[in-house]
Amino acid sequence: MVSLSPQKDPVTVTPKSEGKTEGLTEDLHKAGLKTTLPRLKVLSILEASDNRHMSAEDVYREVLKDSDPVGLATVYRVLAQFVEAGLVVRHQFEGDKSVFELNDAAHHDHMVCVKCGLVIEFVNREIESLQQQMADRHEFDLQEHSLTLYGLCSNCREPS
Amino acid sequence: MVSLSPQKDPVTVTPKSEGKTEGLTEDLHKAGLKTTLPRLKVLSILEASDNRHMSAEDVYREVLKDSDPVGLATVYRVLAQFVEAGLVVRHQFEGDKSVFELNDAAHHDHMVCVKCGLVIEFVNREIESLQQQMADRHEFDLQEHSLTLYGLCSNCREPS
DNA sequence: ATCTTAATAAGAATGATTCTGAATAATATT
DNA sequence: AATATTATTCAGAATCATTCTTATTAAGAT
Repeated sequence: MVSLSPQKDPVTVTPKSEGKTEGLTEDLHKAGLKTTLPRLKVLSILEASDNRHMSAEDVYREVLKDSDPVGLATVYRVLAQFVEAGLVVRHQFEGDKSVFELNDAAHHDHMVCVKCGLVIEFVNREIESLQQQMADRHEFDLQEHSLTLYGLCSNCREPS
Repeated sequence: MVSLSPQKDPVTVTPKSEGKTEGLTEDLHKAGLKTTLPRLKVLSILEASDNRHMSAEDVYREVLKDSDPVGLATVYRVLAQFVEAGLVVRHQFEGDKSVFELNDAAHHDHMVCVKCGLVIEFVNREIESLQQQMADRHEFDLQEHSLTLYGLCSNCREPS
């Protein structure tokens, strides 16, 4: 029988998120999820990323830097739980793997640079209203939508 | 040594496409693709599909009804060639597998019923123009876009 | 501190799609 | 019409992202 005494402080998560754990725990509780180390780690990684759109692989790579990493399958499961709980939004850009971002912000759409992968977020109230109009016209009960523009960002477009 | 004499008329493709093969061959040539049986079969299935949005699996199921079916891998490859040649457009709706449709029609966006899978096509010049505006505002060289509305079609929404 | 139940780990399994190498068919050439 | 040249297909293995399975472990309640 292998008996492990859990010597680690259950509040210490990753080196980069010192002090913020309280808020994270609260976020999890609000979402109806128990506080567990894997969840805290994934959530803090998402909060710490200014990239904002991370694939499961991306999150996994980050979590691997941890002294006690979390498995890829767990990352997938935790991300799915977060999406289910409304903490996180999942996007699937053209043929790419799924990416995840925190649901802090208001709804927005995306512009994706096909060269460098840069993601720009934007909101346009007018487009949203036109979408609703189109739905109404077809007696369609609109629940959500996905609008993504593909092209070249200002850095990647030819400086002609 | 198994020797097969190709007794079939290279113009006969599927039972359901009699007479249209001439046009199909022409379409292929215009697209810069040689005329082959697998290509004719896949193309005629797409044409016969009433403008539906078919997955590779769907096309494969159809082609299996043929006396001399084409392999799934070939269906995938042929579809990819068609997309490459601009004959066909590929869509990837929320978490679903890719679907393909002929590129006959003008550009349009989609409404997808999350219950029955019905796909409604629509065009809205105003939305497109607003998209271009958003791109311009971010100095983004807009190449293409994808707009999909998710919800319940008129048949599936609660008849309150 | 212990109990009950939910959550995790690890790897196997899955499903969609692509790749590989040998075989075959399509056009060009004779 | 027969043959050469080259593109295309076949069949199955391989791959990629993602999900599932089951034994093990940890969380929150008593």
